Amino acid sequence: MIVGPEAYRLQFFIDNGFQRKECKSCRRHFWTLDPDRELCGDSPCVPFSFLNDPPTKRKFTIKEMREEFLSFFEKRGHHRVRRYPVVARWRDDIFLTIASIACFQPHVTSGEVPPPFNPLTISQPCIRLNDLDNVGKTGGRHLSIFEMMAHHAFNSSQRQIYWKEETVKYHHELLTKDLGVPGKEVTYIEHWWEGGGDAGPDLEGIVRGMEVSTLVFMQYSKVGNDYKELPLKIVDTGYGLERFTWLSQGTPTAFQAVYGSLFDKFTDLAKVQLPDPKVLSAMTKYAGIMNVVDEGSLKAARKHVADLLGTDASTLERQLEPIETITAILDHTKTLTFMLSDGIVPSNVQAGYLARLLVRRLRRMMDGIGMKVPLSELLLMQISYWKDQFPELTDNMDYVAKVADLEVNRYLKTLEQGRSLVLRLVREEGIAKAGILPLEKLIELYDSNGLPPEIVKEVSEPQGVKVEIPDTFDTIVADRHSNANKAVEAQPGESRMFEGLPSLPPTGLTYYTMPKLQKMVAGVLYADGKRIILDKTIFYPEGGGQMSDTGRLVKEGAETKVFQAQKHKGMVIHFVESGTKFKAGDSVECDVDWQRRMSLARHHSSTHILLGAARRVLGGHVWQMGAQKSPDRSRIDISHYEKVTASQLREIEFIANRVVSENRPINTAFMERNTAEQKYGFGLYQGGVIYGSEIRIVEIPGWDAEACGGIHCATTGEIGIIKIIKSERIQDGVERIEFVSGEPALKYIQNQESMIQEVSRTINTPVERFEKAASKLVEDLAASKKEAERLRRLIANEVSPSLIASGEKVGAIKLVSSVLEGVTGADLLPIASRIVDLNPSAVAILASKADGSVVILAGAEALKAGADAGRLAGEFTLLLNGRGGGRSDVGQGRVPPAELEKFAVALSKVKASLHEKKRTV
RNA sequence: GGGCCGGUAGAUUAGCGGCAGAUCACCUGCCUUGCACGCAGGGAGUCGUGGGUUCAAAUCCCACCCGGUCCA
Repeated sequence: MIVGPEAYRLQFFIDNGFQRKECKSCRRHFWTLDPDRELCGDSPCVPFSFLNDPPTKRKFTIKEMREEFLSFFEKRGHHRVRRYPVVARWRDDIFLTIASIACFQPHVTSGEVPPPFNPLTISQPCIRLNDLDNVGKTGGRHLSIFEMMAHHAFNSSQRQIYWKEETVKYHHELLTKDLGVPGKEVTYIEHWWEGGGDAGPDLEGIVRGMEVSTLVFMQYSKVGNDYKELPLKIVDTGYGLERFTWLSQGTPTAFQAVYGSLFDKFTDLAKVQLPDPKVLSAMTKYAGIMNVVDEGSLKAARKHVADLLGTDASTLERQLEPIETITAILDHTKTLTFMLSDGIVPSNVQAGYLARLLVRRLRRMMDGIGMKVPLSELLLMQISYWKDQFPELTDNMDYVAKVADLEVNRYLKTLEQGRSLVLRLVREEGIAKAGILPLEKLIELYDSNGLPPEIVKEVSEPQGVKVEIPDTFDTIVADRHSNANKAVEAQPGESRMFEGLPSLPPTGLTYYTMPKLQKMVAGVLYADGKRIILDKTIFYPEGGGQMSDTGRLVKEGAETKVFQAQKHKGMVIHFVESGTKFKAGDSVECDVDWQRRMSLARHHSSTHILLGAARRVLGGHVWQMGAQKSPDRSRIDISHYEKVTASQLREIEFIANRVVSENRPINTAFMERNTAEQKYGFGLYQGGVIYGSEIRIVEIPGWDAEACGGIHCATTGEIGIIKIIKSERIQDGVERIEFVSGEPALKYIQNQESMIQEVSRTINTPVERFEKAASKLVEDLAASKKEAERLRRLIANEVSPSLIASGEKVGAIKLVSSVLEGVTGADLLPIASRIVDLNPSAVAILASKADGSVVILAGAEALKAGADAGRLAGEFTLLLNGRGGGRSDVGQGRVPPAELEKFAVALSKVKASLHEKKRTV
């Protein structure tokens, strides 16, 4: 903290008779109208005291409360802004919108972009998933989704809106005049706020034990331990809609107030017995006192309440658990509904992973209280409950329901597989004998198979294998990963490319103003032999997934190749062949490789068209997750919950090409950011985060509009053709579509055609009969294999008896040997096998004259007599300049076929060693 | 973005350098006459794909494809 008490000494407090006091319990300073007040009024210093006794003039529903708030500030000069998505796609540092101010970070709060309205008021749904365990256990103090009502004012040196005085005045007026809370009941605690790199003093508004609002005065940015003044001083307020509503209703938990009729529907559906409201209120009240919410303090609170009610802790717990679970389900399903509606696709990465965790958590809780309905049903109930306040929820209703059940099924499948894995594991000899599952396995099951240790325990203990779950399990898993991460080294930055460049005025971007200009004369501002900066350029620098232009710079006969252009601090840097003699002041002609440029433009425009097509075919949850455009092939990554089928792909390709043939215009224009957002919505930000107050909009009317800095065709017809060549799932929930446009597309099709013709020639079949011919080929091959196998057995049966007859006795062993003609290695094994089957005391040594392969088998009796086929194979093949080996019953090897002349010689030597062995064994 | 695990008969899977096996399901027969019955026999396989190492690869190495999972 870098401010003193004066930061909070507002004229408003002094004029209205507030006193500054220090809380007897927590030592924090606060302002109050009540001269007798000794405590700050916040929990845990005082318990909730609004339950069954709301301090407001009347009860408000959540809808009424929101409207009350927004219109209050509207009447006081604030512009009402519609809510932002809960998925923070405009930011690269967080996945979810966690506060109303997050909507305006970083571009507005940094001063780069003016706010859409100033001042403004908003009620922003926010999602925070870091305290999931506490939801339901604290009566509603913790919610994973809540609405942050706010009024924001952005003060700059040019424009002062309002600051601390007005903020607190509004707050107090809202609470006392509008909602009717007695002034003495409201306290303001002095506090210091830091978050997201920003900081400032704040006042916390407290009523009857509950913090209902936080009034932050953002004015510093924190770099390390230093605070710097921000260019903007921002009023960042947060009023908890749910808490205000709860306060006005005084229900035993916040959930009755927030969910109204839905609360009853859920409890009915789960057949949850509601505890006595008095018990519930008592528990909520003391849950409010808990300073830190963890298992220990929860237990203590339960004990305390149990004593108060004259019962014991475990009875109380049994009473409370169902309601705690069902309220958590109520909360989580709303969160999931909003996340999915805003287009999150469950996945193993990023925001999608958060959705997946929620689904699994929900499923576990539903199992816990025996709720048998599909998850989708609960989500649809949420949608119908909220749709009059958030009509947009119905837009993606089908997607929400479908993907929720799909995700549940995936989870069940994972669990099922995990169960059988554990069962197999506990039957393993070592583990079964030890009677305990090694920690290593437990970690592996979780890390690789997603099996929570509790489930492993549940499955394996009935099998007589104990499982000990260390308290530090999570830490152990985390440590494993942190070790693995250390190996990754930071890549050296590419800033060397721009080393030593002067600071020059921004380059004129003629490629935007005159996109069809192929040649142009420009002035050299800087040149150093490998880099050239011009006053204006038609070379498009790499950006937005589009590769840079290439071409030439020409001066009076001298010329140099431009192999890359990059944008850096507003300047376009042309990277040229080294050793060029261009110098500042020169006039040069830019000559862009036009074929390449057009191909890039075609591919880029195709990307937009394909995205529009994918959204139409697959649904509104489809977002661009990445893209790359090169002159001869491009790709776009889109979010989708399952593998895109071949027929969907064809459909996408088909309607994309219809847009091409309709020859629609492709309009590009710079627009003021807020105007663009209002007109097109957040679908603009397909390509990711874009900075600046002015953004360039590329619009294909009636089809697609995106914020995009790339070079495009003038009309869709210029693309010619779009051909999808491949799709692959690069991650769970992300599908990559590769495609080609224009000339490369034609080349691709021609290539495919010639391949087909080639195959047609090879298998001597016209293309129309490919399908049948191919399956017949495969079938025939299988049949031939079987036939060969059958014949081998037949031959083996035929030749074995005579081979055995020709064998000679060596001690207890019958040595059967032969060099066979007209058979290969694969044929030898069945013959040898047959021999030892017929005569268990036989050792068969067979060789093929055709390929020099040698097979040696020892029968069961021969083995007992000490024969070792593998060793024999080694010795025997070595004698014939080959190699081989094997186990005692089977030996194989290969020798040069010519060496088989000496088969008999080698055999006699081996025979000797058979004798020796027999003696030594 | 980083890590880990897996892909073998229709299903579940064993084997982890040396003759591809088991269980369920399937087919045939017998026994029983029917509700996960018993017995005998049988069909079933591109060991994910492509390279490499090796006398020899389902098995080892490399690349790719497909699926699962954990972390940020």
